[in-house]
Amino acid sequence: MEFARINNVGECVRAEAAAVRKGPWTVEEDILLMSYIALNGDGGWNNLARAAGLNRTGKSCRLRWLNYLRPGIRHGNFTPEEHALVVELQSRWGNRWSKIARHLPGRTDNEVKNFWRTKIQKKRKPCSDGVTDAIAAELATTYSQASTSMSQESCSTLLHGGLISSTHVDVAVEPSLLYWDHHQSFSSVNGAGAGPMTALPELVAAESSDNFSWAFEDVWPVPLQSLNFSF
DNA sequence: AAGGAACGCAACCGCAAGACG
DNA sequence: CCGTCTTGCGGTTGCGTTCCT
Repeated sequence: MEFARINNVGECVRAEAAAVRKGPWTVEEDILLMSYIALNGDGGWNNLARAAGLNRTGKSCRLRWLNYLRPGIRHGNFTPEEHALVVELQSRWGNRWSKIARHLPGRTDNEVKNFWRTKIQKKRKPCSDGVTDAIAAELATTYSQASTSMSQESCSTLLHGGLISSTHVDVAVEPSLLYWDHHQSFSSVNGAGAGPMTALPELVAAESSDNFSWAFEDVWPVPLQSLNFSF
């Protein structure tokens, strides 16, 4: 992709309409946004939208970048480990999606939120004492099929601690939580496959610093120079 | 095969908090 | 302080796809 062509696309987009575009992003818009950010970095989204030649709001550009185009974003099915972690952290923190997403490298708050609503929430229903709800059963099945470093017994403990209660929501959770090892997860982002889960004392430390984050280099899967772009 | 229902997900909206002049 | 702008978050919507009858 020649940068000159990108500029032409930008001109086309600019000329297209005075009104700010809404709705699904086109490939050309994605390329414009990615190219601009690769050269200039992100932030200052309103200016960025104008400077990149995108007829979009800064807000829209930010969302598109963070939820879809950003390097290291993982799409596709959630692993059993991620499934368990979402269930666990949601039961602990409630709908703090961005906070939960920070503990699932490569996943966005939007994706976690959608996953919860479509795969988990709708399957949960108020249950009487001692009755396993549908999601607990499903998760147990999922774990029985997965090769993880955790035991089935641990999984069962997690399920019962996090999902089964007389009130069905906001229950106390099993203290020996499962948690991603940050560094192993990062390596999986870079192509080494899903990292194992670990039973963590470290969760306490991780939880106490919600703002743990990773460097750009950690999640950018390929060096920029190796991309088939010529700027 | 057709069409209605259910599902999944990208994107939008509104609000709150923080930054800045 | 106060007003404005930007950013980030959670809730919601719209629409394409898949499933079911």
